[in-house]
Amino acid sequence: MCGRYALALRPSQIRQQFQDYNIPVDDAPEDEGDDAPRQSYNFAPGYHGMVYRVDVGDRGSAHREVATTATTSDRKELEERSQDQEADVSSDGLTNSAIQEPSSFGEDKETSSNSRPQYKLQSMKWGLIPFWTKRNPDYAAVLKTINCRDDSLAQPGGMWNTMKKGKRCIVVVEGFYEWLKKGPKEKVPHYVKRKDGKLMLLAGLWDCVTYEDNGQRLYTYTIITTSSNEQLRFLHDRMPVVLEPGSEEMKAWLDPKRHEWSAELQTILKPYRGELEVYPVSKDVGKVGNNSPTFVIPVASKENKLNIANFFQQKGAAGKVKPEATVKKEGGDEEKKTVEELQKTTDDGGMDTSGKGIKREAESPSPSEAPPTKKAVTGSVSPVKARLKISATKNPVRSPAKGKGKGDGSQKITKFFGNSA
DNA sequence: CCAGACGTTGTT
DNA sequence: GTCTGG
DNA sequence: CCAGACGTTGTT
DNA sequence: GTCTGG
Repeated sequence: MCGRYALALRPSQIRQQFQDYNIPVDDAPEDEGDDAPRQSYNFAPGYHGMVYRVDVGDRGSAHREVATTATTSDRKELEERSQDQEADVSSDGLTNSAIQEPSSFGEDKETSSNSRPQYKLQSMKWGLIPFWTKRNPDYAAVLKTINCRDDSLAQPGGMWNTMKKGKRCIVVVEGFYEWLKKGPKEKVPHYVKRKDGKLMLLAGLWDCVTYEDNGQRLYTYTIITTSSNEQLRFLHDRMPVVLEPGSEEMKAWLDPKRHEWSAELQTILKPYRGELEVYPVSKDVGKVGNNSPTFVIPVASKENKLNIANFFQQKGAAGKVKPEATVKKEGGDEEKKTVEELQKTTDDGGMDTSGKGIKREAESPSPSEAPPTKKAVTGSVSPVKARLKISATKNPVRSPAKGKGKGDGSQKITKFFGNSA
């Protein structure tokens, strides 16, 4: 599946890639700033990553987003959906109205920028938290939503029900890691990326939650998994759903008009058919917090420390490293220390590629909120088991008559992406 | 009616 | 939020 | 996802 | 083993 990946590019670089693929980007985070995603060769759950999705814009003015072919029922549903917490955060008041600069991206040979949806890159936190969640959930609970199985979307109801209809997205990665189990103890990390070198665009879902005690919006996402393709079967039985940049499938996946789950959408969630590159990498990627461009470099076999040492020597940062220190020995302790030294040296020396990958998340939503961690308790009381749970609103509302029926809304839309199906 | 789950992977 | 179980 | 911690009493 | 942190 997908529990760790690489995303070292800056937002502006990602945006450029999208434009190279002829994929429109109407908005994106700044390279520096609070809403910038983390850049890391060792990107882990809980980090803020890069998500691409339709930008619904503010509520109430949904009309302007409706394509000319839209029916009145489409219009109605658009407005219904717009109450789902989806006000634009990126708008500091200026946004709305006329800011649609159609200039920046690819060929806007058409003046169609008024009739197509707006798309944006956005920083969100990995590990989906549904909008109805009341309090900051348990860490373990969040871990269980870093992925979403394709077959669980095929079933009606469930946790994903609202998101699969209206909050589909693309998760942008350069490649992902998978640990091959060679024994009960030994795991060898492998890196998986596209052979053609393009960004890997993963099918995902997103949501936005506001906890009771804190008015902040928190955007989160999950990555959809499916069966592995033939190429990855030796590694693992699951893999993320990889979409072709600019393809009709990608367009359909993001299409806001498709506001019901359908066989077509389900069909998109299939094992990747294209060519991948798969190879073992440094075991150091296993330790979260380590971050090095060497993590995406192939490693000869089990002895990967040597490659790392070579890399650092290239950078001129590891002059003091003795060659023999990198040789694998029985004393695991000693060699670990050596690697730490290596990496520490690099951090100080400033490796341009890692850049702000060292940046830490500023997670505290508000200074007033107590940390969710366990508190020290006096006396002989056993450790607190204050399990923070996701609790739903228990709300005495009668179930509204479901606005059911109606067509699939599979209207034809004006073209945006370069077609490459 | 209310209370509680709602999720994934991997290992057994 | 929606659905299930009691 | 993996790696790493997992504890107490008493004194300052 | 279970839980936390990244």
